[in-house]
Amino acid sequence: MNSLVSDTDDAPPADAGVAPKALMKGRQTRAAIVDAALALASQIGLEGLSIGALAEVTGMSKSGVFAHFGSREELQISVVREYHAKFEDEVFRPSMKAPRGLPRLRTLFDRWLKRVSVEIDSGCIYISGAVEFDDRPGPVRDALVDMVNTWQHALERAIGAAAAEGHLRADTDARQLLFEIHGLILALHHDARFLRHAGAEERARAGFERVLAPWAAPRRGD
Amino acid sequence: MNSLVSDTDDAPPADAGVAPKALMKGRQTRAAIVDAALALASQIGLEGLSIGALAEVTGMSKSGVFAHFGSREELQISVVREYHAKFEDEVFRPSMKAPRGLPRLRTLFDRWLKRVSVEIDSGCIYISGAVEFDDRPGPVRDALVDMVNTWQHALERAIGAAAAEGHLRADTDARQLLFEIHGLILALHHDARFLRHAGAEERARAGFERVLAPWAAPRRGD
DNA sequence: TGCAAAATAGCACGATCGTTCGTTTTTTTT
DNA sequence: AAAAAAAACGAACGATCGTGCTATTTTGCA
Repeated sequence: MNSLVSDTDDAPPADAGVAPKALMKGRQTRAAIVDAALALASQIGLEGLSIGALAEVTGMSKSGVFAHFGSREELQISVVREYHAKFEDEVFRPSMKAPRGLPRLRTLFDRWLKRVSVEIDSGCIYISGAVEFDDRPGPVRDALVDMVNTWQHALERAIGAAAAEGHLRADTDARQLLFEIHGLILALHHDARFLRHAGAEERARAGFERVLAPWAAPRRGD
Repeated sequence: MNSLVSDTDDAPPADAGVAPKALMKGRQTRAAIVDAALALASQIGLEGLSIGALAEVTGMSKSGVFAHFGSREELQISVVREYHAKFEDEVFRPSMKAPRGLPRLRTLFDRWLKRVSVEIDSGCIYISGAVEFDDRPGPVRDALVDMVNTWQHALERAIGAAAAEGHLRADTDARQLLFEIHGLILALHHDARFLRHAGAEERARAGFERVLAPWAAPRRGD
């Protein structure tokens, strides 16, 4: 259970008990490789990742790259983990500074939306990975499912909090609302990245208000 | 402009002026190959299609398979066209028998939904293709965009018709409603195929009613 | 039944894939 | 500065990829 709140340990076996005095060279080149791999996977997908291409990009030898992971699968999983960490840093964690309840939910959606549409260079691994691995069992799929679930649970909690705060109806169906919000993000990803429609971002925002409306807390004073 | 109403000609150069008396053997084996390719691509994606695997499945030689298409790209495009034809037959065309307006729109959504979720063996090429080719220019992407656009335009017309019939508000924003409906289908695809959540289909149906509600025609008698 | 054409097979090519292994270089520790 | 450990390299492997050739088989028509 990777909690989206405790930091992920992105490291090889590494008994981790003894922290090496200075961080070893290996770690930082490994990080550089994962960075390049994430950029590459964002464009051509996790399945499109090739160690050869990665070696060329990083200026290393194939075997040099390979040695850091031991298998292609482990490389893919490392990329998924790296994306998860970035997602945490850029979407989840900053949103926690917004006031609990609806404002925080709005912030989460807003940052999520920007991650999917604006940052063209870094297409969402969660979305592309879900399609690539929906019929491909294995550890990579498992890692993906795990992290998507973590993210969805975080959102569900945020929705529940908005209801608890009285910003949404008390009987709000959090999973249903989450389903519809998720749909907006997916439609945005589709229209912006694939169809290259302008204005998809605005449609997603408008949709957000619309799917929120049925659950709006009954007006009491205003 | 492949109109989703005129039949698509899925054939090689074939001057087509002279129709062969009996349909040549080539066509039907070609059709068999495309069928197998569609099934294969539905599981591992259009990029995962390999001529070797296809040869094994059909019991032919690699070159025998290859000769029917001349290139892998042409094979992929043929698969996209085949899916388009099937989609027409199973989703679009039967829905045209429903009464024009909201009933027809409901039928379209219902059949679309079933195509995406129920028929597990045949995952939606439009959805997986969109993700695979969003950053991969070329003829395959062009064909995909073309056919997704065709389908979306058909849906947009159906929404417009529902408004014209007075089933929806006259000022219905068809593209916005389409965006939200599309999102429901994508969320369904994600939850049912990737996360393997039960009840996703029901969530999509509930969502459909919800996104429709804001555009419901103002009650006049009831 | 024979002939032309179409369909399929067989084989080989260059490229790239993930992976293994032994060597060499670089880094860290003593 | 020497010794030990970690990191990176280079070459090769078997497999598979798409594709091009030339036979061989199968088909459709006279």
